[in-house]
Amino acid sequence: MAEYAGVSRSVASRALNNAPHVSRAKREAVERAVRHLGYVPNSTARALATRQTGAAALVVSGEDPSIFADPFFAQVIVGASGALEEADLHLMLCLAASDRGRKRVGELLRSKGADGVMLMALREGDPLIRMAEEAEMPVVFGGRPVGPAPRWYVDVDNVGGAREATEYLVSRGRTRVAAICGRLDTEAGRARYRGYRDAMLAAGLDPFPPQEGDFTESSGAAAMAVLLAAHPDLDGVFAANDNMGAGALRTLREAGRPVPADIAVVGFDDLAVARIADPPLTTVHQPITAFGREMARMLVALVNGQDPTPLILPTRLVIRSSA
Amino acid sequence: MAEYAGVSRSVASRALNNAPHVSRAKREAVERAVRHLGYVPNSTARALATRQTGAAALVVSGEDPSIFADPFFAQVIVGASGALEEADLHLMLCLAASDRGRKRVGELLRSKGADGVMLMALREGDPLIRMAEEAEMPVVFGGRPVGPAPRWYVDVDNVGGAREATEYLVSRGRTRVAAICGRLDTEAGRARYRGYRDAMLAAGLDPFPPQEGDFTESSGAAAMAVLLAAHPDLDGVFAANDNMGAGALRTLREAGRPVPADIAVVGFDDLAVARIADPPLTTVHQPITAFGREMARMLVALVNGQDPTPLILPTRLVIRSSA
DNA sequence: TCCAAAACTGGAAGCGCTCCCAGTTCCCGG
DNA sequence: CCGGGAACTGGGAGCGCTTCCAGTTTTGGA
Repeated sequence: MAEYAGVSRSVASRALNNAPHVSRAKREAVERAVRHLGYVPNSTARALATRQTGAAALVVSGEDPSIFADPFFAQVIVGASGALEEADLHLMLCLAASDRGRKRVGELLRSKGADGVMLMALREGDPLIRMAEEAEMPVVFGGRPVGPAPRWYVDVDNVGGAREATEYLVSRGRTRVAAICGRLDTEAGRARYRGYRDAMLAAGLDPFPPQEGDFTESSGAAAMAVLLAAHPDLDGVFAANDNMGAGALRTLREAGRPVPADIAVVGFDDLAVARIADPPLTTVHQPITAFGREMARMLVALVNGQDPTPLILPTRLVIRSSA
Repeated sequence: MAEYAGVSRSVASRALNNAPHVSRAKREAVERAVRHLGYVPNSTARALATRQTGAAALVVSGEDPSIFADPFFAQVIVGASGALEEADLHLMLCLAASDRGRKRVGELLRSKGADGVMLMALREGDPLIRMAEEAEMPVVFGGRPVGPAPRWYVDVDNVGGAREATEYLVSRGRTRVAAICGRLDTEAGRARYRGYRDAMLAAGLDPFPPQEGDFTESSGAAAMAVLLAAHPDLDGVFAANDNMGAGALRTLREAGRPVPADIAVVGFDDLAVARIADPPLTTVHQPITAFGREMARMLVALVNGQDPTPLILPTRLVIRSSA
């Protein structure tokens, strides 16, 4: 390429990266050569020389890859992908479900296979947490893990959202409100239960003990069945996400308990399923795409040597007909 | 590292890649050094030397990134990710929505930024099709594009599935069956309409002209409204995917037309929405995770210098209560 | 016309790894 | 005890790009 343009490789390199110290003439010669030869610099070689891979990884943890089927992640990815595109970084996606998968993430971190990493869906004691700490690479957490908050993260106001949902239920006259909560080994699961609990206490009502699900529709249905059997006089349910809310709705329908007349239900997430559910689910909206976008932006800032501050995104109650 | 172990870099390299020509003693020395130093080879340097990046890209085309929010892709990714993990390849995800995005994919292809590429959701005349042809890199198509079939692809038996769905409707005594079809600038959209048409013709019934949607729930609802206005006597609808089927269901519910008593509906995909819909949607199941897996496996074969044959995955009718 | 400063140029040294190949060591049968 | 082949070893040349730096050319003011 350089020889075709009649310049040295140095000049060619500078011209390609439009760096200074290249005369207009040579710059054009290089440009012409590039066009003529269809030359595209080899990204690996460039990565080796610059010590930058030009890629950021998004890792989704979980003991089962199917966790990723939750449409939540798709939206996060849309946001993250957009922000990375702006910074001209590629997105590597790691579904760290198996031990093998986690090991590969560890190697990615240590072999400098990416310029930075976004970590999501960590459970308590997840080995990725330590790996992240040891990594010599920017790491931003999507959602705080259980335990001490990491240096950089983006999260959603889970406590506030859950509180608002519960307050709404209470404000509509519901007094026997149970909580179908998410996995309690995740911070989101715990925080949403806390929000529920706070609101109940503040209203002078007795919070129910956590009825744990795992964020899936079927677990929500099962949890609802348990609650119904134990407390036939329930008049409200706060589900820690929409999938479980939809499951609860299904159980209630099968049990012949009209919603919201008999029992009101509110979910969390505001995914498509909330709109499609029957009746449409009142739910706590969280800005999922923005979540992904901010996570990526924070990572980009870190990669560029800045020191961004953690971010907590607001939620907002969306009222439909289930409550 | 090599010097710590007291061997040459050649020997260290061979030991790390457990290649032959390394004595047991040195192999152990290297192993010890690795453990002691926590050494992990730099993946970029390795990539440069071996001319293999260790990554495969999955690109999802579309004019709008929100197409990716379709849970279909999440399942594809789960499958592909698993298969790539087996081959020890990383997954790069490219949402080629904007021109910028497409340009980046082009550069990825030409700069050897990946060992191979999987292409999905191509529309007629999509610039990525030509880019793929020109790429000096293995490319497998997920779903054939409109036009001549590419050399390597994985697809689903769209025609057969649509035919089966329509035949089922007909077999239940429905005679005025319309089709809400997907975008006709995609091969899946066309093929599913063809399958519907074939079945109608074979049954001696008049196929309806295509009522085009864009695979979204709202487009399905809109299409259903149009159909209902034009043909109040409809007694069956084949929707080219579940999202549109769910939309149709919504319109029918709002119009007070009982399903399936009055009008039967069948969808295509068998996503979660089909199960959650009210009534649950009879639909054509396609093995989406397998789709992703096979696509990735085909790519891996290609990367390894083999010459796999295109694959068409079977579909299967899942009968629920909407038809 | 002359000179210093500014602008440009290209040789060469990496980046961290793989792999060819010539040289060395080891092991055996003869 | 020797020769030959198998097994091992490490020097060195890349992989394709960036970047430092010493050297060369331009520029413009005196």
